[in-house]
Amino acid sequence: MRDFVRVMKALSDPNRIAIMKMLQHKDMCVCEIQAALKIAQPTASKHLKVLEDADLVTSRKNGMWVNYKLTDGSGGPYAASLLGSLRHWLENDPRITELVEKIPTIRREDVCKK
Amino acid sequence: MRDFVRVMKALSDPNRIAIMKMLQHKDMCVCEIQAALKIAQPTASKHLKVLEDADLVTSRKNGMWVNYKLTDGSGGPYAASLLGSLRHWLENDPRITELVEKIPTIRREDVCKK
DNA sequence: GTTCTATATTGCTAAACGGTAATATTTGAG
DNA sequence: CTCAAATATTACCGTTTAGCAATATAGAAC
Repeated sequence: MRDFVRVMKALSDPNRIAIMKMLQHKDMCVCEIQAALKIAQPTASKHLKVLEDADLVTSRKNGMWVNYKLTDGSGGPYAASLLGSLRHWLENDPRITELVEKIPTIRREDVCKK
Repeated sequence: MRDFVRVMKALSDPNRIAIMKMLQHKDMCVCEIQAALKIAQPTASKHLKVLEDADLVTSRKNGMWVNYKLTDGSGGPYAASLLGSLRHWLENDPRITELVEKIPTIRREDVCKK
C-alpha cells in the first residue's frame, strides 16, 4: 500500500508528469529539466527525487551532470504499469506537446552556465 | 492533464483506496463506509466527493441512504484504466484484506442510528 | 591547492489536504 | 406539521507539499 501511494502521489503533480513525458523522448539532466519547465533548480531536484523514490526514474552521474531516465519497471508492479500507461496517455496534452517539441532545442551546454 | 491529475490525486490517499477496494465487492452507503474505516461521517462524505469528482464512483439516492458504486469507466480513459488495474492491485494488502472480510458483517441497519 | 559548474540539501512561506465538530439539508415515520 | 436519521456543507486545526533563496557538496579545469 505504501508503495502504491508513493507512485500515485509522485504522478499527481503536473510538473512531475511533464518530466516523465519528456524523459520518454530523451534522457535529461537536472539543468535541462529546469530550463524546460522554467522552475528553480532545487525544485527540479526535489521533483526528481520524488520520482526516483517511487522507482519511476533512475539517475546516473556522468561527470558534472546527473542524467535521469525512466526506469525499466523492475521497481515494482505499480511503477511498471503506470510507466506503460503513461506512454500513450497525455500524448495530445497541449503543454506536454509544447514541451516535447522544445526538447531538441535544449542543450545543456547552452542552458546551464549561469 | 487536469483530469489525469484529478484521478491520480483521488487515488493517492489510503482511505480513498480502501473505499475503492471495498466497492469492488459491494455497493455501500456513507455510514457503512464510515463504520468500516472508522472515520467521522464528514470525512467519509468528503472522500466520496473526491472520488466522484474524479469519475471513479457514482452515487444514487435510495430513500434516506446514498449508495455509492464504482463507475463503469465511461467517465474517461484514466479513470477507466485505473479502475481496471485496481481490480488486481492490492489484493494481498493486509489492511484491504481485513476490510473486505469485514464487509459482510456491516449492515446499515445496525451501523447507523446514532 | 583554487575556482568554476552542476546538483543536492536546508530553511522558509503559502497553499492544499485530511481530519473533526458543529451546522444545514433532505427524507421517512408518525 | 414535527421528529429523527442519513448525508452534505461549513469552519477550523495540524500536517503535508510545491515553490524559492541560500547554502552545502561534488567534480572538472586550471
